[in-house]
Amino acid sequence: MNEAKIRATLKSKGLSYTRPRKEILHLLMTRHGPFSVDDILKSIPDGTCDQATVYRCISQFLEKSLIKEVRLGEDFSRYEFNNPDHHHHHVICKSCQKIDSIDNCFIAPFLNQIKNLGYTEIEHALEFFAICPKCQKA
Amino acid sequence: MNEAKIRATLKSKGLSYTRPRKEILHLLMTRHGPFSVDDILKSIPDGTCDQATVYRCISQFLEKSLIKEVRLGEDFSRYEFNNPDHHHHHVICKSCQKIDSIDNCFIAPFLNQIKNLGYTEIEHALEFFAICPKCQKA
DNA sequence: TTATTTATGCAAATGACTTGCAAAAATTGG
DNA sequence: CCAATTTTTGCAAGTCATTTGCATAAATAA
Ligand SMILES: [Mn+2]
Ligand SMILES: [Mn+2]
Ligand SMILES: [Zn+2]
Ligand SMILES: [Zn+2]
Repeated sequence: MNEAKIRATLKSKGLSYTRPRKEILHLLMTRHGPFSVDDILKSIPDGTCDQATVYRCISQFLEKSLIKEVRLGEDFSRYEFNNPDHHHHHVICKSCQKIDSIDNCFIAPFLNQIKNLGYTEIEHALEFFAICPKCQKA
Repeated sequence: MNEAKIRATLKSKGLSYTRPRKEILHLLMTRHGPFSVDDILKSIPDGTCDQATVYRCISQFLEKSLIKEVRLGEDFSRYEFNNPDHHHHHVICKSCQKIDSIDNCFIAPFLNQIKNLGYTEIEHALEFFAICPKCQKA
């Protein structure tokens, strides 16, 4: 992921190119999330970014739909890059907290039902909680 | 919902019958949720129950699986009575926050996929966010 | 470059939720 | 029922993720 790509992504959303935005978006565009604010802070060199700035960048990225919020039953939020071509869900291990992706979404039957109730602009949040193979042996 | 039923429910989980537990469980067993801690506090006469007590009762009810936690993208949790014969999900209106129930669950195809990955004890959280018919007109 | 707008860092505030502790209520064993 | 013991409650203070005010720094416009 080069600087030009990140710069272009920010520009396409009308956001100026600043060091914190570059660092945060770089993490989210190059590594597999979802990441907590703490993950993000620790990933930035020299700790040279304030947590207030991270929260403010996240809000802006969410408003612009650059990222999605993911809640996994923890007492904090996680965030991941929003790739419209890669709608997916997550399983988190109830024992070791390892997160896996579920790439197929079989939500259509629900959508039909909800559309029939007259709802529009339907979005969904779906997460799974289970015991992973490694934790079953231990 | 009579006192005897509530008393029996608490007893079946090894919980003693106290005024706060009675009041909170009564609300959860008789009215359609999910309820926030604030909803619960306001529903109790005379405001005669401390929020710390409500949180402690909720923790115990969750441990005993008497209730389920529901997260609807708000900055607080909601809770509803756990009726194993009535597994269901919710739609919350993104505009007026009205909550509707979705009584059919079509989650099986996901479960197959997750089982194939070696996971066991699989649980799921699924919520929908949409615009309700009333808000579409307004 | 200089002026103007926008973003950042720091510290303090917010708000949901938790915890310590003494008093009140519930349970236990006569 | 009572007196002793255990559990629960109310209140106040604490915790922790997230937000906000404000002065400075960085980015953009002229
Ligand atoms: Mn993901
Ligand atoms: Mn419900
Ligand atoms: Zn989906
Ligand atoms: Zn379901």
